Amino acid sequence: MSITGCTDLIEALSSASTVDELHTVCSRLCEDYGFERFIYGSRIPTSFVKPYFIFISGYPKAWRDHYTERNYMIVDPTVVYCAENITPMLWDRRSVLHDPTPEVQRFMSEAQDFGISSGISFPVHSAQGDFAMLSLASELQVINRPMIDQVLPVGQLFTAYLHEAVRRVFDSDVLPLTRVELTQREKECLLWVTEGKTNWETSRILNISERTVVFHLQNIQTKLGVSNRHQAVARAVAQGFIQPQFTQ
Amino acid sequence: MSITGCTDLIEALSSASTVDELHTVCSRLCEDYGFERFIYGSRIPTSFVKPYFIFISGYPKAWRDHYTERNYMIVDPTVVYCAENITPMLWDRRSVLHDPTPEVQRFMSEAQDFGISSGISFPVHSAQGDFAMLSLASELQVINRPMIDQVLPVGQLFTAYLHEAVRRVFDSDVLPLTRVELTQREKECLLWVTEGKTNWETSRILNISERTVVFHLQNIQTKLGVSNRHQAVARAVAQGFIQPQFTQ
DNA sequence: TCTTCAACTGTAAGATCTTACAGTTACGCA
DNA sequence: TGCGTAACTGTAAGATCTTACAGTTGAAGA
Repeated sequence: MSITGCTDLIEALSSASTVDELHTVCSRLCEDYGFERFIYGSRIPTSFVKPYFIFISGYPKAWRDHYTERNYMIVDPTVVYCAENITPMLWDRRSVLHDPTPEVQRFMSEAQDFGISSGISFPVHSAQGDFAMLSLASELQVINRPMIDQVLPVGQLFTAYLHEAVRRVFDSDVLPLTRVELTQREKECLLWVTEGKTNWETSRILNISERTVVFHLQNIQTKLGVSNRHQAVARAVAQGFIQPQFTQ
Repeated sequence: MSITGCTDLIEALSSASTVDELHTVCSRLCEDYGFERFIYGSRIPTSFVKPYFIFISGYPKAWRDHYTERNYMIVDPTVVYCAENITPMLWDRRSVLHDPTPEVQRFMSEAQDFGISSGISFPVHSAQGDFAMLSLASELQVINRPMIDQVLPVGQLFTAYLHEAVRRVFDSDVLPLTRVELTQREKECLLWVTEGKTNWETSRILNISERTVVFHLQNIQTKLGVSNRHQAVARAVAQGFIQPQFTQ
């Protein structure tokens, strides 16, 4: 597969409108670059305690069920790595086991029983707080280096487009929660809350009455459907409604 | 440049320990893929009102100075795009001008006067709230499609490694602010705050006294150096100290 | 054994937020 | 002219947070 071979894969992602189509494109990526299995997963910060998860699985169903049942997401070293990092992770039993927690050891061993022995995982983090990752897996005991060098750049790009496509496909269905419009003034008020200012301090900064600051923050709470200011701050920051400023 | 040609660039990033070395590697990327100029920029969420910026510029100094003086970051369409998106942006005067704000029009025109006419920009967002981007620019009026197809996958991967390297190089110097260790219990308390729970509610959930909840949240405020709970929530969420849970 | 540290607890005054009441003003658009 | 909407304002009771005081307990490591 040449470097330009990914262009049509990405176009296929952009034109996909169903999960099945996305699944097909991921399968094609696998074939093109010599992997047997893939799995895509993402976590949308609709809540901190119970976020929204999306999976597109090309893994054996039995393994997926086992994984879910045991809540392996908090053990899986690829998830742990990708949740914190921005560059791909190469993994096989040996390379992961330099940090051999018994649980991780067991996890890797069980995965291998399902034909998932080595592979590469690509993390993506979005400005809207989404965390997504794509893993490509192989039955080979040890990672095949030339294979990796081929897929490394393509996979990173592909995963970004894949997640973008997933958001597009799923947004209309299930995620109106993450599509809230805050007015300019509302964002300004919330911004100063994140800087630790009180209502009164914010009112002096924006040159409005303290009551008006409260008014805007009340509207934000209603829009976001949250019960107090702390939750509003957490949601707004996590979902990127307010971002650090660009004024130096 | 073949697809595997990026491996040594990435290795060079990983072993770099100074800004100059990083600058050199970026210049090599430019040469290898047929661009004349590059600029890397990142925004670290040390604060929402005054975040920390890092730049590695291969742009003409006169243009950089002009850009900074006019505070063009909030006008620059590549910055606006990359701050919100995860996939690369192709740009030239024509493609940007389908949305011709007078300010943007002026901006693009001025950039062209400095030999920056078209190019590609790669966004990166990290779990720690960093926003980074790398732009590769060309004097060509219109984007050269084959050139783009070559650099697209490599650029996305390169930018991730570049930002990782930048964090490594800069962390020891200037960013102890973003390296705070919260204990397990502290994170738990803060997690429930982000869910809108009061001290009393959190105390019932964690089965500890209300006073202890306050105690942990006080310690968090001290550690993060913030003045109240709202700011603590904003900082902790923005910098990824607390993340949405992985329990489904 | 001594030290350190995470985790834990109580009381109370004062600051701040939350929510309820009830409005006005300015602008764009049909 | 009427409608919708962003932005704005005042008062006040009660809930909640913040900060000050002053501690205990248990586990790990020097």
